[in-house]
Amino acid sequence: MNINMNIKKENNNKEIRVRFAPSPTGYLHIGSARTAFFNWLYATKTRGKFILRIEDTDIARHQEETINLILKSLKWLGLNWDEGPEVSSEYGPYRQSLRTSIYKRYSQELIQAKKAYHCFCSPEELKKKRKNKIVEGKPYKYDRKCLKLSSKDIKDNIDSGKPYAIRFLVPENKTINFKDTVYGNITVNTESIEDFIIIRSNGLPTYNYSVAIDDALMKITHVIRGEDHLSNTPKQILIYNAFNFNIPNFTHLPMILGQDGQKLSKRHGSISIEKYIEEGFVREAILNYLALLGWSYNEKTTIFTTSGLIKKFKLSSINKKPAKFDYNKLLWINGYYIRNMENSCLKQLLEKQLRNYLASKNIIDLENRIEPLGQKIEKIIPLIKERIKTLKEGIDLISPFFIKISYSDELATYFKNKEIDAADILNRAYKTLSEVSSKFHAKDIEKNLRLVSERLNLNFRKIAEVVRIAIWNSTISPPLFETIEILGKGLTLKRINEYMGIIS
RNA sequence: GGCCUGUUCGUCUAGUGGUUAGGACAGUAGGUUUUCAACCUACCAACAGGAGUUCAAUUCUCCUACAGGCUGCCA
Repeated sequence: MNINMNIKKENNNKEIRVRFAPSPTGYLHIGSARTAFFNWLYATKTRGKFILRIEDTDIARHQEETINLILKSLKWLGLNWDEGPEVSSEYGPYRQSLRTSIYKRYSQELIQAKKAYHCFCSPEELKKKRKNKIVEGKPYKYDRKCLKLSSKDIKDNIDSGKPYAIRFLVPENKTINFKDTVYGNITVNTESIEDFIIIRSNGLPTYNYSVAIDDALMKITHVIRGEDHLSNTPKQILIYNAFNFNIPNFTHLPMILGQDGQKLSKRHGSISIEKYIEEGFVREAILNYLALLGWSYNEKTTIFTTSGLIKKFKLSSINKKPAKFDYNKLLWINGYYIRNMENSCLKQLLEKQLRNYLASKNIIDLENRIEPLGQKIEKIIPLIKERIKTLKEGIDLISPFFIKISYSDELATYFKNKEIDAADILNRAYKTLSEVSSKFHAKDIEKNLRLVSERLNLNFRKIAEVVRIAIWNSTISPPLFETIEILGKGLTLKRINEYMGIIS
């Protein structure tokens, strides 16, 4: 016999309400960000409501500070919520720790209806029983010891102050059916579900219970969450049914795994959104990449603006296979966005990144004292826009414009065993560059430097190499002539002079 | 152990009962080039295995293998 399997059809007249429900045990990571994003996309697309709920019922693992971290990351991603912390509404509060009386009230109702019961078994006792079964190779299920207690026993126990949890009484041998948007029809027999605890002995609810109560009370119409919750769904449906709540639509998203196919964790490198912000990834690139993990539009398109995603996104085109996180592809997408970004926009981002960088390194004494940072960055952008994949890479590439250089040992001796007379080249470069008019245009700089190459009958490559190291303290730089122009005559000559001093 | 789920190039994916199985990232080679990129061209590379249904299966069914999830007074 089927338990009341009223899977709701999408109802067009009814407002769609989705939620993202993180537990504050850490920063917002890639996987949760994708879940949040898909919820947000669906809500935005359907002009529904995106609700944020904090599931902080585990006092042991809960970390208050991480709530703010999560909110901050969500805001940075632009995933603003219609209801939740900081945005109150009739369905609040949106922190489960503030809803304990609600959970308690509903659990009392269940007890009264004999759909739940007190359990006085101690965690230690249960642990022992479980262990024994596993050793025997048998499946473990709570033996319903406390279900057999008489009402007098229960009363006595409670009166004597014995701690108790509340267990849900799982109906016997019933089939639970539900349709998941991604995984299709799922059928589970209640025999494989034990009488799970809904209220802990500390009075706080457990996940499978509170999530069902809240989703129902908050009138959530579509539950979109990670695949790790697929096997929890039957338990939640049991709760819905016990109260005759409407069952929402379920969409489980395939997991995001690390490159080694294991669950994403710290050992896979940066997994928090915050880390990616630090590394200079841009909002739209991250969202674009996240969208591609478990979802696709067609065989050709990989680049989507956020507004394009809102138009094209469909729950039904989400696929089942867990996806491995590919840092390289994210990097490529980020580079793509940087290359195609408005210069003014890139300027703002780079300036912010640069200021953070300078502050973090405690650098006050800049090479560039006259020109405002922003103005200089504006000039630099065309030189680097096509050669960086992250903002951080950008800063690395252009820092010698701002920061005094001190030649590394490696570069100080770079030409020692090479057949080039670096000193001679620099001498000539110095001379010819000092002759360039005070306007110091890249074109003139190029002309004069090429002249050196001709005079010495040397490949221009060599000339460029020597000059580059002298002015940039690196074998890599933005295009040389323009770089020299922006650096300015004074600094260029000063650095060439300095480097000559070092190698001679 | 029990229950649930998944498996197309290295990675993300498209796709169909009959296709040279498509694209993107990465990789390789070449072009361009003052470095690094970007850009252009080409190349490499996949239907987990076995049975069944069928004229025909990567596509449908079953089994196996492998992987993941749940089985907590975690979420």
